[in-house]
Amino acid sequence: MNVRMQILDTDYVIIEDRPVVRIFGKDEDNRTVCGFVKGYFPYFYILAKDGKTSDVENFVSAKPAVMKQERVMKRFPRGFSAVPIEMLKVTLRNPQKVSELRELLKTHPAVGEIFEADILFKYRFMADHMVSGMGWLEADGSDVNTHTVKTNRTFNITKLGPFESPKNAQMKYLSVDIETLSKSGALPNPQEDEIIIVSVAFHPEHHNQRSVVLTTRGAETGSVIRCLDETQMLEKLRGIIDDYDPDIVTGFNINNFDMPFILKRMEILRVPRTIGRCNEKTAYTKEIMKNRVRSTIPGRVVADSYQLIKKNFSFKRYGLTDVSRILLKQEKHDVAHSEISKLWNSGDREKILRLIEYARKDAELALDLVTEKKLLDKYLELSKLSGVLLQDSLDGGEAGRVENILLREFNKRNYVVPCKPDTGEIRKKEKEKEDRGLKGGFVLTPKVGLHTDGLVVVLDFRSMYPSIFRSYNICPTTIVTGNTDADTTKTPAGYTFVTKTVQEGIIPNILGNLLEERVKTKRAMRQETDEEKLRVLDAKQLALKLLSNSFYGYTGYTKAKLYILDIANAITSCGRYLIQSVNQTVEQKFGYQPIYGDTDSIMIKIPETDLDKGWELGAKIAEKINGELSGVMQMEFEKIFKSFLILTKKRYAAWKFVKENGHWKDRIEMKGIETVRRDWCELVSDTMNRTIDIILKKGDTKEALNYFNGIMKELIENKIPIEKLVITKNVSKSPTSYVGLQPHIELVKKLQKRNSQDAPGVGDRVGYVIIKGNQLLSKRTEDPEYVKEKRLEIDPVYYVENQLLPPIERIFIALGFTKSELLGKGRQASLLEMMRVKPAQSNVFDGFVCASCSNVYASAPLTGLCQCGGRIQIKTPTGAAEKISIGN
DNA sequence: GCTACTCGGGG
DNA sequence: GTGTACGAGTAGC
Repeated sequence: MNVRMQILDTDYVIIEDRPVVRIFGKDEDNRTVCGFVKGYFPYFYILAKDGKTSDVENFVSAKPAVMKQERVMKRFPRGFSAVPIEMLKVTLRNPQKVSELRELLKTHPAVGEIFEADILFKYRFMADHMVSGMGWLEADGSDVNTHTVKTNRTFNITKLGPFESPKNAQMKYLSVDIETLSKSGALPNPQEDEIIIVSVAFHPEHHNQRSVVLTTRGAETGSVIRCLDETQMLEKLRGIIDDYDPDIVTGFNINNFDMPFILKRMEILRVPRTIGRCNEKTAYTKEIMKNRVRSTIPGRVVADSYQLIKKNFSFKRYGLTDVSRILLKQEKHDVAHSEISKLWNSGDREKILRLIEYARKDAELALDLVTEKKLLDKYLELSKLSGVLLQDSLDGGEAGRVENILLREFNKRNYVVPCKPDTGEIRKKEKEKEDRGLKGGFVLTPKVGLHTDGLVVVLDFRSMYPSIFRSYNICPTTIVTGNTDADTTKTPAGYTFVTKTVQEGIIPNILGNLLEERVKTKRAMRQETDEEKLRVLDAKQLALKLLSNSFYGYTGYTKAKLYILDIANAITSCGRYLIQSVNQTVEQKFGYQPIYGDTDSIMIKIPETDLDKGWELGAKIAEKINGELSGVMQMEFEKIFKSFLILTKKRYAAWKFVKENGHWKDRIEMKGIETVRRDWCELVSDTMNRTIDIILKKGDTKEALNYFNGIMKELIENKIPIEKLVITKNVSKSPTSYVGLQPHIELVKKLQKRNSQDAPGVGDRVGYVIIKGNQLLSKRTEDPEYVKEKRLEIDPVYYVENQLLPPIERIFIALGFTKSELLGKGRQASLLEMMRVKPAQSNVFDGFVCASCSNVYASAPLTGLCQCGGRIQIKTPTGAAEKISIGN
């Protein structure tokens, strides 16, 4: 019998003291399949110290877990060597015994080094059979009946190998969301708090339904299932999961909340936790480091939409409310969590229904995020390319993917791969890294300010670090540390590698393939019109780029199996050399000035204002440079800046122009200038964006200054909508346990006095504004709604000094303005006058000073107190400190 | 300017 | 499950 399937998950079980590998996946007809493979065993390699192989052999042969040992010729992975050396290959009966034997061997005096003794059994298996996570396999085998797994088909595999197919089996997604009540008032705890509602959403639909809600209260309807109690509800949940049989289980923050909560409740209520495709192995969650949980459901993939969004989008906040609004243009139902218990205990059908629909919507949103935003596409491609399972693509980092590729490619060439360093070794490597250092890219000192006289041509090295690997044949297997007769090349910084003709490096070879594949993929994209296929191709080229860029970082990562500082340093030093020689070429051959550049890019100012002519000139410069570059190094010319505002290294804004099929497209490009920050109110972002826009597009700094002064004026005249002034902060602990005065906490206390019911609690976000008054700043926080209602006045001084000024100042300073020019001294009503420091006198503001210890502050601490506990006063140039009273 | 510590999401 | 494992942002020197 012949089977083709796409691999979703793999694991192994021990049957009759022997491992059986299980491969879960879907076949070409979209049926779920599980294939079993017997007769495959774990193994690893030992390099004995000089001539002591037989000592190791004697030690190993006495171990009952050992099935077989043999002397083999393998190539050592670090440093160039022309020939393989003798190693001991040890095969064990049981994967679980490997780590034990490995640790034993580590302390044995005859053992030099151990290789490949920390590779997960499933990955050892997959590598040896050349199959990948989300890749297709083709297998011979025969059907078998078993009650151990739940898949449509089960069979014993006798032979298997990779199968090339661009298709993807259709995935079934299920998302879960639970509602709970908290007895303590803090976050619910599964030990004591029960689940009241479980909502589940499906994609595609399940029995013509998009979602169902399980509840222990309220009326049963078509898509609301009324349960007797929590136990029955969880049993039903298990039934629904089994019945729908999803490939992907998702939910919003499911890894850190819903999944562990559900599984704990199942355990307490003795509901079987076999919600995977195996009848024996249960789902479990494991805490990996503080606040990081990983969920495992055998045969399925858990994809947390919160984690995916956090990794792939840059937002100010990542709550389901904000994320759904931005990404889906959908609104979450509005139920404050303090309201949940009220609705639940109201005994009112309508109110309970509101809660039920709220829960339903949450599950649907979590699902829509994954399916509509296609969050899994990139990870699917990363799995296919690197070989790791989809689950590990989602949870794991770059190192795991790189290592999986390295294992396969090293083994292919008869090399062995080292084990991961243990904590002691990692510490040693960290120390080495600290002592010897890893220097990064070269950053050209910028010509600070606004550039509008002429165009700025921007050139980038194409895949700089991967290209350096290839151009200099840089690899752990080609680096030469001592003497050698072989042909070598020296990098500009003096690192030596054998030439490609002696032996091609493995990493350069991998990168060559990845980059070539990316070129092919991009080419295919240009011809593709089908949107679905285009999306897959785009995900693939993105994955290829991500992967090829991971190798440099990997070699400098102290926890890597192949951490080699010399290689990381060889790469960056080449990069610095190359970019600087390009700078020279530009200056010497063209007489133009590079005004800025970072690592792999340079920005050249040309005396030309016409875009088309600038484009021609840019192309000419690029051509000249590329003519002088060797190896596979190449620079790309893709964009022109019509204006360029650079504040410091790594902080700039530019009016970018790119030519897209004959037409110019423009955009503001910003690097390192944050316009959004969680502790800034919206007014700051708006003002910054507008200011930068005026500067770049009009080239008129005076107008920008006028604009800023206008905003200040509006602020003083109380004309700014209060929504734009709200600052939000988190209540991280009980308000009573804060030692100092915190503005947002003071507001919480106020709100508690007014209405203890609706006051924010621990974990809530509090939005506040600062109002005028004689009290300390932190006492002048107020609820925006209350301010509107009572028509209170906001404090303009605070907003200028603490919100607007710090970021805006940086921009104007770079343009050559002084702080007093900024504040409109000598023009209209100066801000300083508005402050009216008591007693009214012409007092120049010069910061703040502590009355006790004389510590000086640029802005007053919000607590109103110095670190030493002393009172803060206004500092004047005469040295006389006025008693603080900002904003009367 | 740097490094050390915190906190995110969820009810 | 042969698995030790985040990352931005902010406070604190």
